[in-house]
Amino acid sequence: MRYWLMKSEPDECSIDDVLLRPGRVVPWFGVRNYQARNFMRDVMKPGDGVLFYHSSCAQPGIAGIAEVASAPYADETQFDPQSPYFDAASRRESPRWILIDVRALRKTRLLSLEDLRSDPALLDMLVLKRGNRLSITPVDTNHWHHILKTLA
DNA sequence: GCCAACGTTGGC
DNA sequence: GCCAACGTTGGC
Repeated sequence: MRYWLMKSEPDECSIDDVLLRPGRVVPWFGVRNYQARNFMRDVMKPGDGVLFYHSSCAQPGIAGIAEVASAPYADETQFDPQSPYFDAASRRESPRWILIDVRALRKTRLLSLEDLRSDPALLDMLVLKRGNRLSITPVDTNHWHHILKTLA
């Protein structure tokens, strides 16, 4: 079992949005970065823990707890010419973009980016590293437990 | 809106 | 394979 942090723009899909969906599940569509894709395709497994992070917003930070909820499968938006995530070079028989489903477990109080940065125990969290832009990052087990304890 | 940092693209 | 130009991310 592994742990992850997944960024979502709350204007697009907030933790509240996911909690309102059938089964509280959302396909994590739109990722167009190979490293993040490879995590979903090759490493993430159903049941893995997810820190649901709100990014590109007024109050960036961890907003909820979720879990990986499916095996990897093709991101449909890559085949949709109307979608901003359309990829004309991707073939149905060998899809380039792969996703997993994410199930929201609960909303938490906002653990802000400022909170995260000011906690010495989280100093080497990947998401806090300078210049980090990756939308899916692995989270160390000790960081995961520390954050859940902080939120409790 | 700014801009630092990083990923991708494409000419060579 | 190099690397400059360009596009994107995401905090501020």
